[in-house]
Amino acid sequence: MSADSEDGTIDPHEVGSRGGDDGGDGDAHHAFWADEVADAVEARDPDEPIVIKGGVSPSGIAHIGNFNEIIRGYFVAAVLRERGHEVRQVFTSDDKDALRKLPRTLADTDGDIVELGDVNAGALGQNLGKPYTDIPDPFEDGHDSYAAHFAALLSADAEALGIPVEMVSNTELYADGTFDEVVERVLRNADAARDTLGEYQDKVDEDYVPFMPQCSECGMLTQDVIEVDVDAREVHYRCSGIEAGDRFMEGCGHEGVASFREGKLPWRFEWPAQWEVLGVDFEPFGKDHAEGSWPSGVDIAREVLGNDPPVPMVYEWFTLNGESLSSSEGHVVTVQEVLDLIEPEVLRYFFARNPKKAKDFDIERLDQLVNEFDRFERAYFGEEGPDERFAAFAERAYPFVVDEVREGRVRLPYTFAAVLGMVDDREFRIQLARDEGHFTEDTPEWAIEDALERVERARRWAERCDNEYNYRLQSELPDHDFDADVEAALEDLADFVADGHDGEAIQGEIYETARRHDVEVGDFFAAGYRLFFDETQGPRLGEFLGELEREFVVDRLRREA
RNA sequence: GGGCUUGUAGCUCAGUCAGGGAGAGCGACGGACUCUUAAUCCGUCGGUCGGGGGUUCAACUCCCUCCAAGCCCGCCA
Repeated sequence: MSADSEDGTIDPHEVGSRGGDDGGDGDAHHAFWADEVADAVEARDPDEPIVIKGGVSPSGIAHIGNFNEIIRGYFVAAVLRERGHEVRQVFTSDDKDALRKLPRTLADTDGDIVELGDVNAGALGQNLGKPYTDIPDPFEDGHDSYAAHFAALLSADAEALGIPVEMVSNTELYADGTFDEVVERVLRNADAARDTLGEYQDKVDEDYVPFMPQCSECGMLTQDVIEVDVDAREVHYRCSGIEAGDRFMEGCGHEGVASFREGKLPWRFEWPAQWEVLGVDFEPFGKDHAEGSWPSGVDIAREVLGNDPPVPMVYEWFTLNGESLSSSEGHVVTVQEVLDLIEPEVLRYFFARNPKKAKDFDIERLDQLVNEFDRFERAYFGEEGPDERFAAFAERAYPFVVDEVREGRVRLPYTFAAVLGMVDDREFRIQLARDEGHFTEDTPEWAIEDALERVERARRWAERCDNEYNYRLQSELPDHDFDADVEAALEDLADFVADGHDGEAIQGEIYETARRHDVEVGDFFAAGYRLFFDETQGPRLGEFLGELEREFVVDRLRREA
């Protein structure tokens, strides 16, 4: 069926579901959901440049979930550009919204998550009810406001992922007069505004005014409007306070007059107003907006503003380590943190998959995600098996996932990279990768450099998860307590290593030596892991020792250093 | 209570739009490599496609219903 229903309303659940409109090009079989969306956008015959928008309120943490808003739009923008369109991707920071409750966690300038108690929470608490752009940056790191701090983080994230996006401050759109005309139209059509929104919100009655002035004395937003003079573009108000969740924040009682630039539209009107002033053609949004905000926005755009809403797309939320993301509970991870663990293209791949399916982003099993990306890359280069659908998806989506399609890249398997991370020695890493056949004589230097970056990330992953790859070669001799026969066997093994043998030979000799001395093989390995890692288990020992400096290995086996 | 979305192997996911073979990777198990020790290779096991009903020659796929989770249905965004 078509995504357009009889009254012309587009079902946001349909767009991007591969069941959508085929755009009349006769090829409804798209391998990549962004092509489906692009079809729907082209079907509107939009003016150039095509505008794609996303946006969030800058509360709490700029986390990986917020990034849906940017990266889903990015894929559609990239597809449209490839089809020859000029595209602007904008992101609105809805920063004229009022701070309504204190977040429990924040992200500092480096993207690291900190507790509210680690910043000046008291100073922040005094700003409840004020727009984010009027609240000082709690980190005092040079940003103009709390909102600017937040926006800078998202902007840095977009840059880190190579996504060109124009950050737009909602407050700016009011301040520079961009919204003036549309605010005037909303207030002139206040009856229609009330009727339309009243179908969605019970609170809207005949006294409802679709504008929230900001108090010139205390800076709080208020909904207590006394009178509106549309011609003069003035709103008379009383600063009587504002509801915030289950609480009510008292205003200062001041009575004054606000211009259309000194206040804001309620969100339900503001969203359609943004569509109009920015000329938005496509906007993805989370499932939370699908049932309330979107249908009311469609009606407001048509009935109040007299405009068509953009092409919508609902994306399913993903979970983090199996549970919903939650800023208030601190169950979040930032893009910066994730990029410490995986390459940007792997994260982009995560978002390139079906937006309609609930996914899990599992930090503990990032190796699986990376493996899947590696398969995706091989599939693009025709090096994978006969899975035609996966191959078709890879062929279409891969160029949008990587910065540059480049042959000859080397991807070390993620867990192998974690093994290499056990030793902090570049030459060791390269040599071991060579021995395993990942690098050859023909591997160019740039490919080796790129591949080694994954080692650093896998190392941080092993440390963060403290998993079975979190071993570290011990520079000092660990405490140990071996039986006499184990010690004798270690002496033998030391002699063997001293004679000069490669890793494979050492691996075999470990077994032989254990047997000669009537030592359980398992016990002997355990002794080796104790000496080198201060653990009972570890990586494949012989090959590993074969790459270390021979003298060091011999001394350590003899427990001399 | 009503609406929307999601539910496929132990885990992560393809496949559902357009009905016909239940799949991949990882894990587990087994084996190979002069070698039980996480990086190589081969193989095996593993699913009543959330449950039930219906339509059909044929249903993971379409329809109905029930279950579970998330979101929306107050305000706000």
